[in-house]
Parts: sequence; structure tokens; C-alpha cells
Amino acid sequence: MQPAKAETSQTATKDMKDIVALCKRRGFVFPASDIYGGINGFWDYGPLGVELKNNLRDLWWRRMVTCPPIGPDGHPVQIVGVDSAIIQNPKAWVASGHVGGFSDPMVDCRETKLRYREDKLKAMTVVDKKGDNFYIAFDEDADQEIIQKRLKKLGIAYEANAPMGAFEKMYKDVPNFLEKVIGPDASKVGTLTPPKQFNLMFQTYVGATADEDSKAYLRPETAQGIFLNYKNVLDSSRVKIPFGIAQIGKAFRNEVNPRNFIFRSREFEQMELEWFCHKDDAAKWQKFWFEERKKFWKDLGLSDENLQMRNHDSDELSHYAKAGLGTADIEYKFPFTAPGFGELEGIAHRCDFDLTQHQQHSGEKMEYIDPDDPKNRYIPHVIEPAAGLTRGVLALLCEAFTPDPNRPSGVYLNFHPKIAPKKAAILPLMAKDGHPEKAEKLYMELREEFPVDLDIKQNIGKRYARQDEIGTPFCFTIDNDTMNDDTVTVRERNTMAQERISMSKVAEYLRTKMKV
RNA sequence: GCGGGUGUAGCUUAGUGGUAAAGCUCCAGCCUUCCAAGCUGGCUAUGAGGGUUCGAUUCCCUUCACCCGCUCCA
Repeated sequence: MQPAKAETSQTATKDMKDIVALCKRRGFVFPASDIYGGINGFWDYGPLGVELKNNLRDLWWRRMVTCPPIGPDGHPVQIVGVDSAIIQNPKAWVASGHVGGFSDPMVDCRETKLRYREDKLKAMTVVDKKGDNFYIAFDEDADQEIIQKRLKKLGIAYEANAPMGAFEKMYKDVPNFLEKVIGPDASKVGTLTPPKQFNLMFQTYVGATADEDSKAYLRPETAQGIFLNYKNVLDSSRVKIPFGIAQIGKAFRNEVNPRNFIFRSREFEQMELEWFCHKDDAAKWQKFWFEERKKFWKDLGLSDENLQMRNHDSDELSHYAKAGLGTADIEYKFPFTAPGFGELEGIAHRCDFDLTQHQQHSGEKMEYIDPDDPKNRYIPHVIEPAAGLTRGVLALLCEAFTPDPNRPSGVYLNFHPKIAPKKAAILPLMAKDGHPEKAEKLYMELREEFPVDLDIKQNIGKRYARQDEIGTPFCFTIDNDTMNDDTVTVRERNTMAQERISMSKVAEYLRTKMKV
């Protein structure tokens, strides 16, 4: 079909470079510490970026907490919010598995440029012609067949009884081990680097002394702040299973390699819901939230074409999701992932992993007591729709970015009016003949209800172009006719079409458009 | 973290071992009855640090940031 084809080619012209440049030029996103040359993995949100981000954040909160969706039983589901501390007792991160899971030592291969987790490797001891030992490293999953094939390729006779040991242990025990070992995919000895620690949690010290006892972590996810408060919320807010606790906030991960603008940064924002339900209902609720969340992103203007739903393969599941129903991702086709997709939100079945862990580590009972049957006590299961707020902002920016050679700006941002940083601009056609005064009158009328711009300087074309670039959906223009009959023209961003409406109807006009 | 590439004004580009140039944007003013028009004026740059040199934006080293590929993304 022709139109679809045209749309695809337009999508293909979206270039991250142009999007990043527009973000900086118009004040959406700046490199953090720009005047000092930036800092890898950190970004600042400018005057328009913070509006956009706040709009997305507020819409999520409204959709989840203030006005939660209607459940399968026809009644609104029950969700309350929290805002927990970024720094918590470090024991919380031991219980959650982050302190262990985040500090795996890694080994690099200089020959193949591949990287391995040290604890996932094993090594075989082989004797060469001179009678000296050397070693061949394998992936821990390598079976007999793989091992035989590899040995054949390396020209080494296979010996069924050749000793095989954990890489970790042999690195410690065998002198100059690295000089004598062939990497899992290498052809020569001595290409592996010493194991290096990659701790993905940011560390700090609480209090004046910087010693082991005062060590603390910046949270790598907002979810744990919810689990930590599960009991407090249950005891204070009369919620009953099934119910949810929501949180929006910053999280920090010392990523090895931040990439792709704000997609993977070291400081980012999450919007997470932990939905507590009975184990037997987990499947039902995961489906419910998956549909609900998909609808959310579509309602904000992300197109079907750019959205994809994908279930995690079993080998990519997180430690907490392995035993359950798995994780379903909502993915977006970012310009830098296209034709592939990148994660926007994950809907995970965390089972009872987190509450059980906290119960064990803290000694506090995390059981829920069924009010209808007090003998029925259980640790609820959790369905977690966890979305990236800053990733959402990026998706909205990428979706909105629309090159258009037919207009002066060459590009416009096609934001839904609900998320546009500015809802309208009021533009007197000329800076004389009473136009500015009329414009200011309209501006004063609208400003209390809508974020609007009043722009008087320069010719009208430049002003339309500027509003196109920041994604303002409507421009109200005051001209000589306004002086006579109090009507203004509405210029619609996407079509550039104009219609004339009464000045007194402008607020109502905007109100209507906000709902669509 | 590895390999490759790139860093000159807000943007796009020029140029040189010896005063860093232009277009657009932006700002001010004039003009202007609807899409970056015109005229006048203005602000703003060699990513940072070090070395060689009488003199470095240019050559060398280090570093930082960004882009691409790998890796990583619990």
C-alpha cells in the first residue's frame, strides 16, 4: 500500500544525530556538566525536556494511582503510591540479590575481544610435548561434544580423563595461570586479562567516616523501596490483596558502557508498580497489566508499527523471575535499534522472591493474612510493570520527530497535545496596531489553565517554525480582523491548516483537544 | 572495558606553525497583513591539560566527550 510505504521511508530518515541536536538546540536534553566537557552516562533535562518528562510522569501517576484502571471485575483496581529513600540500609541490597549479582568479576580476551564472567568458565589441564602443563578455558556449559570439537580444531588429542576445574579456582591456585591458558574462543595462550570487578551499584559512605561499616549504595531500582515498605503500607492504608504500590523516582547503575543518548544512562528514572496478588492469580494479572501498559503507550501516541511485545527467553530472565511466568517486554523501535527494538517497559512476574528474601534477611513476617479466612496466610506474588521514564521520554521524542522538507523548519515534533511541553503559542501577526495588546489579553486568560507561550518578536514564519520544532500543537494568531470581531486563527501544527474561531472559544478549544 | 572514527561559534562548514572566515540560528532595531523574506547592528568558537617551538587551532603526548562495531545491560 502506497501510504504505508511513504510512512516507512519517513521513519527511516529519523537520525539520532538530528534528534540529539534538536534536543540541545531547543532545550530538551543537554549533556550533564556540558561546560566541563560532559560526563559519560549523565544528562540534564532543559526547560522543555523537564516539562515533557513531568508530563509523562504525571500521566503515568494519574493512570496508576490517582485514577487507576478498571479491573477484570468491573471495579477500579487498588493502588497507592510511595516515595522511598534512594539510600537504604545496605542489608536490603544483600537480600534483593544486588550486592552479589552486581559484582561478578569479568575476564576479557585480547585476541577475540570477547568478555566472560569468570564464574561461568571452567578450564581443562593438558600436558604438552615437553611435559609442561597448559590449560584450555571453556564455557561452563560446554559439553563433551563441544570440548572434543574444540580440541580437534586446536590439534590437541582428546583425553577423557583430563582434569577440568573451575576457572576461578585455577586462577588463584596455578602460578602464572593466565600465561598458560587458551581463552574459550581463542587460538593462542595468554590472551586473557585478569578478572576485573564490575560493581554496577554506586557506592557511598553514610556519615563522616568512610569505612566498610558505613558503606551504602544508591538504589539500582525503585522496586526495592516498595518491598521495604510493603508491611508499613499494609498496616497503615487498609489495602487488601490484590493491590498495588507505585513509585516514580531516580535509580543509579554504574553501567559499563552507557550508550545511545538517554537510552542507557547511569542515572535514570523509573516508574514502577508492584502488584501484589495471590499466586494462583498471577497469570491473570500479568496479562491484565500487559494489556493495560501497552494501551498506555499507545494512548500517548507511540505507533503500532514502532511497538513490539516480546517474551524474555528463559536464559535472559532475571534471578527473581526464573521460577515464575517470565517477563514480557514492551519494546520500541528506536532509530538506533531499528530495524530491531529496545526495551521500554518490562512486565515481570517476580513471584514471591523479594518479600521472601526480605522476610529471611530482616526476620520480619511478610505474610498476608486473608481477612475472610485468617488461617490462610501467604506471601503474595508480585507482577511488576516497570517502565523507564527517561526511556519513555526518548521514545516520545523519537516518535514525534518528523522531518518535513515542505516547511521552513524542515522538521516538527508531533507530540500528542497531552504530552507537548507547550500546548499553544499566542502570536500577534505584527508588533503594532494593537496586536500585542490583544495577544497579551488572550495569554493572560489562558496561562492559568495551560502552559502557553506568548511570542511577539520577529516575523510570523519564524515563530511558526520555532513552535514546530518544540512540538507546540496549536498557534493562535491575532491579526487585523481580530481587532474588529475578536476572532483569531488557529494554526494546526501537523497540517499547517488554519481556521478562524472566536477568541472567547480558545480555552474551550484547547480543553477539547487535550482530551483526544 | 576493547578496537576504529570525530572534536573550530547554538548549527553547518572553511582555513592556517604567525590577527581564525562564512552562511544559517540567536539578540537588538527598522520594515512587514500568515509560514525561517528584506535592511542595519550585535553576541558567540579551535573540548581539556601538557610537550616541542620565538610563536600551536595546526605537530606530538595524555585526557575528556560523542559516534560506529564488539562487550555489558543483574
